[in-house]
Amino acid sequence: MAGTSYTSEFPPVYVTVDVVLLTVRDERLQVLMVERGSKPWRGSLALPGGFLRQTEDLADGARRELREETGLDVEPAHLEQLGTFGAPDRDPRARTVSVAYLAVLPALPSPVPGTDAAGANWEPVDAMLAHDLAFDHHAILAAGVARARSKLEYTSLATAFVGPRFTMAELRRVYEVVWGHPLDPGNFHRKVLGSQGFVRRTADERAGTRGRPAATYEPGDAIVLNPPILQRPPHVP
Amino acid sequence: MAGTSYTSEFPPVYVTVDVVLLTVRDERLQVLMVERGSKPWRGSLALPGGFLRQTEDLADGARRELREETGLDVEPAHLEQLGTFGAPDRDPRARTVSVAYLAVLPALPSPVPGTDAAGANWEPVDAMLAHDLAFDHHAILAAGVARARSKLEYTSLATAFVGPRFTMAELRRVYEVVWGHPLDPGNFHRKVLGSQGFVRRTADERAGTRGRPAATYEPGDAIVLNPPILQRPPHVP
DNA sequence: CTAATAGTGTCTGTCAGACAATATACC
DNA sequence: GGTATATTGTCTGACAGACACTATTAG
Repeated sequence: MAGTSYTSEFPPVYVTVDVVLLTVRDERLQVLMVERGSKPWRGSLALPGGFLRQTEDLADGARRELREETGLDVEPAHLEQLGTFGAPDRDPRARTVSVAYLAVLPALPSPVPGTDAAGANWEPVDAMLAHDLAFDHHAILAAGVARARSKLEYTSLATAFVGPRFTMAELRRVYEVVWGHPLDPGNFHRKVLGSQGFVRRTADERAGTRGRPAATYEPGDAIVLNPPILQRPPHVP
Repeated sequence: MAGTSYTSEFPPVYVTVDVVLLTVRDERLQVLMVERGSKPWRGSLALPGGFLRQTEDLADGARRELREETGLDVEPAHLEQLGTFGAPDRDPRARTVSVAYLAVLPALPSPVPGTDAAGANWEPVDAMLAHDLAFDHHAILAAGVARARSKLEYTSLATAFVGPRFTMAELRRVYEVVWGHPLDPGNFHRKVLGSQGFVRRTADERAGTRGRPAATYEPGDAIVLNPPILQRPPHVP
């Protein structure tokens, strides 16, 4: 950005925004996918996304695309930039650079997105990663899942997967599903409470289907966890 | 990216690439800055960068700008994407989106970059962060420094700051300078050797100016450190 | 009561930092 | 020898996982 002038020697590039929207549904990590209706990769599954508008911020573009393409009008509980993908041949039609965002939502009880507009649907992440996706969306999705896995360790991202009130078991299930292995309920409980500002206890309890009723919690003020909830190799003595 | 067509309703956006090139010189973390010669922010310091070419990959653009603007023709020891900055008003001339990269080099003995072309110079990071910079380069630099600080913990990034052969003290000084506080030499030594594949011992030794000669090491195969070299609050018993 | 889930307590191994001790160079 | 730096060793506290134990509900 130092001393270069704007001339036609720099042909413009199309900037798009794509969103990896993750949630935990049915004990599985799922991602919102849309089916492409037009030419390249017609019929393939793709991440929701589209062209950046001239005067909108990148994150606003991500939120707008999510709204437009999925009929989903909830603000994601978490939205962060994931990375920018700009291989010269990633779109056969023109040079495009895609700014990818990672978004997280709790599993919504009623409105399954995509019932209205385009064919947007929740799909299991594992299946999508074993699948051919449009453009370089396989790499973008893989980056999103990797980011979510590692951010569970050292940030309070997990609370974005659950509702405003949650039990320890619900929070633990987020970790188990995203990491793909079970956690010790007792140790998890102790670690979460020991992590400064991660969760705050509420007054109510919630009777599950069976067993002792669980205390409920709400997200605390912490964004970075201290100490972190580390994903460790199991202890082999 | 699902089902939208390319029309003029999507005005093009200029895509630039900016680079935060860090090194450790004179016991300080320094960053390569160029002085702007043209209109907006003329005379201000800016990160090296420029327009993305039509057919080049993003990382290639970062390497090219580094070469062109600094007369530096060494391949950076480390280059990774930092993030994309695209606030609608970040450049008063036109809508630009900048893909920022973080690059790391060892302190080069002889060729001070910028002696030839533009006025490129190493500047202490602390001074730059207390300084007004062109565009949103203050935020980009801050992101780069934060990324470097945290990546020292869990990746082998530190080896990119030192030469192909280094002593434990040299490696330790990288951590001390980037983190801004001293480390215990003995504990550091033990932790680095205990981190699988971080460094590999070489046959030679190196006699410093004073004291017992130090063993030299070269970078190992590990990219992610296991266990990590954690930056911890000091122990208060 | 039994089963199931929530939550607490305890044991033990690992590993961090603090710091002492030893090794080996230059002066 | 004296000093400076490198390297190794030791002690102790924090904390993780493993797992036993208690608490409280539904059926």
